[in-house]
Amino acid sequence: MKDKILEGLNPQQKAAVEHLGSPLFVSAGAGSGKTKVLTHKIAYLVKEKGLRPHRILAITFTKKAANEMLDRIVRILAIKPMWISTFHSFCVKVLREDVHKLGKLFNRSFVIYDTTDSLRVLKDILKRFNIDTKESGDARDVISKAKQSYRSSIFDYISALPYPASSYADVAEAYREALERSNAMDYDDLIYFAVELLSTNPEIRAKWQGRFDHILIDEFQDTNDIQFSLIKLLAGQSRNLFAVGDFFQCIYTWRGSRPSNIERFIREFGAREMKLEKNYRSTQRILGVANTIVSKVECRWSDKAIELYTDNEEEGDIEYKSHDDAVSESGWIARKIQRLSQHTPYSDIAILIRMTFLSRALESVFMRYNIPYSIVSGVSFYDRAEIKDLLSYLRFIANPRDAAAFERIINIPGRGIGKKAISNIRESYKDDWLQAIGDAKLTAKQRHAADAFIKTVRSYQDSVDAEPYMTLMGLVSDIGYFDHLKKEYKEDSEDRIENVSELSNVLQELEEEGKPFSEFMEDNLLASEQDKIGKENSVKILTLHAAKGLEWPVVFLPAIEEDIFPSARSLTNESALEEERRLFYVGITRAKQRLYLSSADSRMKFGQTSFMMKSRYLREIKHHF
DNA sequence: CTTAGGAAACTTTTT
DNA sequence: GTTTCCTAAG
Repeated sequence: MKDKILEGLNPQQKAAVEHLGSPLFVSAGAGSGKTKVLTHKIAYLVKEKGLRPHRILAITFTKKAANEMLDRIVRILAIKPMWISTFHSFCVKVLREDVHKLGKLFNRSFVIYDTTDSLRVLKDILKRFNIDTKESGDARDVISKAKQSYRSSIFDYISALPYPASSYADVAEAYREALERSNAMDYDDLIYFAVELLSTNPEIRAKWQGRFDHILIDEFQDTNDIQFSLIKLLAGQSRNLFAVGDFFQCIYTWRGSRPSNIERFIREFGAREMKLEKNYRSTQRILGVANTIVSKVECRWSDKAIELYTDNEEEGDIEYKSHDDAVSESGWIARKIQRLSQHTPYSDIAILIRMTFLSRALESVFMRYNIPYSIVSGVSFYDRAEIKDLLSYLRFIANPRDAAAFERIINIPGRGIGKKAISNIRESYKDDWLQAIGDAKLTAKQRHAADAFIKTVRSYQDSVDAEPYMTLMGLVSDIGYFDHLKKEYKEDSEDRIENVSELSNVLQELEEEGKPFSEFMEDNLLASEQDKIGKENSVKILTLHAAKGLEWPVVFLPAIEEDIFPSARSLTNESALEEERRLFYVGITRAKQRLYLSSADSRMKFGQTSFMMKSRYLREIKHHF
């Protein structure tokens, strides 16, 4: 068995798998078999060292990575370890078990707010403070950054920031109260409260520390401060820590990632370092381009630079083509795909874009050429208005404290309950929105509509969790939702009704499996863009960020133009520009055999033609073509 | 007080 | 191309 686990690993990978007794950081270049090392390490610990699988904790960046790791381990071991999850979903597990020990209003059935939900709450608060709601995004960023740095008082932390950030301290406090009253947590809260729970409560900390013999962390370069704290709290005195990462694939500093956590990990845990430099993914020519880009990275980790090499003899294909405009660029891509499709499945092809709006030009051309495609980023199924409306209804029925859901649905379909009426309702709120609607001062007409709303919601309260499908069907007819769609959306109402029926199929399946509605909501909220990549035979269009950790035989990188890649916003800031370069590196290294780059001299932006300049990156790599 | 319709403003990247 | 903002009419 030992041979089977270590078989097929190169000496560097083997050393990383076999290393025991001290924390270890493995610096793993793109395509160097990082996931392989992680999975084989877990298999090795179980088979060779006799660790019990449920005592191993592995933390990944996306759910997709977690699932992939789980699949591979099941293939090697035929055992399913329990604790392979993302930072967020791990924290949800901690909180579902122990949140009541936090001494707050939260209970175990708390709901998770996505970005839209939390912005909705935040906008209300800004209005109350007489601040322009345009600032909701800024306020959210300040609050989010504050939570990520983990201070015991968010209010004090924000107050001490330089103006204008400091002006959001009261807003942050009101936001915190509002979410707690709604029994709701946003993405940052999940980690923040888990860390608070573990750091303030020694018994709970001891309990969780005692559960794991070994902790492994993937994509360490993209962890942030609070995630580092979480690892520290979970590790305790344990020396059995293992992390992998790559400075040059750090692409989330704008979201609080701290690549310096790698150095901190080595210093604070006394970790040893190893490198994986052999690439098993790409051809020599593709790696040549990647290495050129990396060699130009100017940063203080340049001593960590990894020069990737391969003994892959395949020629592969790389090409760059300049176009007059975005339409001819898309046409060129479409024709290339048509030719490739004679011997390559569509699902082996990906188009990686810097900004989501770039997908539109591609979409219209692909439709004309009959090329099956799917867009991974952008408006996903669960972001569609009609789906969010109905899920908010179900959420509200299940939890009448849910403020974001309440605000979304109270006037959908139109009940004549507008801004003024909602603010009246808010005034009579104690701990349940249904009671607030009942108590609020309303006009006779509004009262009539509001009472009907209350009656409908109450009639499903006992059935929503166990019978979400039946509830949805009843609800849609009770509130006349299809009529609402026909009235609001006219010509594309048919598509939207179709979406609702798709949702009902999903819920029907759920109901047949006997899975509760609350669990379904959680799975969808914590799913990443990557998780939505279907297995169907289609060309995938996705952002470079969403492509992290993935690979395809054929990769297109269109719109390699100044102001797009690197993006206009990064130009004023040296470290942002460095991140763009790393992102370009990530893009190139997704390709296994064929890499096609292109740019256009003009492109539609904001519905108007803009002239574009070729990206600086093209100059740097042009000797490769 | 609400709603409809047109004008203005806006798009990095997302767990 | 799309969301949100603003104003005037119901």
